Amino acid sequence: MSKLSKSDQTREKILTVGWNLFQKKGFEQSSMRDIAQTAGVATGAAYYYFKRKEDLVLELYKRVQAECEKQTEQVIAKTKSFEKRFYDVIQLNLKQLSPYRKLMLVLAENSMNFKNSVSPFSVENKKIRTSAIGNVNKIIQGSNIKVHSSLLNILPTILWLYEMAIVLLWTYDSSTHQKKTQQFLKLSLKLICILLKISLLPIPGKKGILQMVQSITSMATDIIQRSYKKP
Amino acid sequence: MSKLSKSDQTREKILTVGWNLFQKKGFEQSSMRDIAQTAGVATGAAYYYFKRKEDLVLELYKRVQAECEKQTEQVIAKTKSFEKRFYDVIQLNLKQLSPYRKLMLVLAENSMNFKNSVSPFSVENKKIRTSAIGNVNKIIQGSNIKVHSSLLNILPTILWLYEMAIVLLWTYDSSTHQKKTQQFLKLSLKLICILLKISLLPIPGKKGILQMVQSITSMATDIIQRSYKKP
DNA sequence: GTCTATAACCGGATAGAC
DNA sequence: GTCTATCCGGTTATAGAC
Repeated sequence: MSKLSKSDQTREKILTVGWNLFQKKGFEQSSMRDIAQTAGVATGAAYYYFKRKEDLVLELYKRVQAECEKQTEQVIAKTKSFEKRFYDVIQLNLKQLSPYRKLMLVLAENSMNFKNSVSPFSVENKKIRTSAIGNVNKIIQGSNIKVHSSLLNILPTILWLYEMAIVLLWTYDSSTHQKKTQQFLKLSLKLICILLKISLLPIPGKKGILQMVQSITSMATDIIQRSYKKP
Repeated sequence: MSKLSKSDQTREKILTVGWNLFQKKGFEQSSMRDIAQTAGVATGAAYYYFKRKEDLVLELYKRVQAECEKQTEQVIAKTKSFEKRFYDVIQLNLKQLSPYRKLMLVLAENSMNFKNSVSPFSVENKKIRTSAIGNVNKIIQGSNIKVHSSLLNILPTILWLYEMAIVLLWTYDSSTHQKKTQQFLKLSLKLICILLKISLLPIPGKKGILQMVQSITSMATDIIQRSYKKP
């Protein structure tokens, strides 16, 4: 059962060959002609399945993210501690991506180019993004987290942005097993949780800080939402 | 006096024509053939002066930054307040860049691609970077700033990274006169100054936070230093 | 309609003649 | 220093095969 159709077989062949070449020679250095030829099809065929070279990478990212979200359920079931949940989910994400860390550089390098479909913040990735933010929301729901009311709405977005920052940092991190990112993750996540707790206490200047957090979050979502295709 | 040589005239011609076209039609949409033809030279001639299309943008960025640093002296002379000094220097930077904000998008979009010469973090920009960090150091020297000793060495780098973040945010900011960035700048700079003051006080968890700041700064400089050319 | 193959287009970049 | 001719690779158009 679940034999792949000939079409799907070709598609998969192109994908795996592409990923392989990208990993081996780098993204820019692998031409579509190369990929098609190695996969035993014509250039046109490769373009029939994937409109742009970048879509080969995008497909990989999509699959990994889908797999990640499936496994989130189990992480949530284990504990009510928000810090533990979020930490485990981020680790899950990194683990799933780890075989392709070098390839993820393509996403990272183009991350700030929202017009480029391969950026995690592009329109093409909107679905993944919405889903990922929903995922963070699931982590929050039913956890022990308590925050200032003004943060409630934007919290999933903020935390997702933080998660993305960690993933991008990890992508560039050349220390063995990315231990520097691991260290930073532990320290920074703890700090975030402390700050969220503090957000409930009366503190001088609290208003200004909350205002700042809101303004930067709104700018970030603005910019991302505005992300448009190449003209 | 100071008549430009014929060679320099051609160079300048290509530059201005390029900048014009970029502003009018966008960077990707303006081909080198276009630029060369409009400037009245052959494609090869344009490439004789600028190895890559991106170098046309880079040259603009270099010139603006050089002009900025010249004017820093005057800002420093006006006050000893670190907050005021740094604020004014950032404003100076934004003002100088403002005629080319759209063009600066090319830098911003490629900022995370350190292999791309147009990224503010590329090897090609190392000189500008070192100089800019030195500039921040000048602002610190003789100001009223006081910070925890463990931050002293890395402070110029941290603050320069913050400055870059503001410039990049500003580049994307489509609110009128980039007032959203302006608002965020005021709030965040004030917060930074407060945090620097606090860094001198005994506070629970201070060690962890300082450690975190150091670890992320060292990662950032690592990654940037490692920035290499396209293979 | 689903897929494949070939040729062509476009633009960044280079080589080498003058 | 300037030009022409050329390469190279992403992408598209097109013509057909199944």
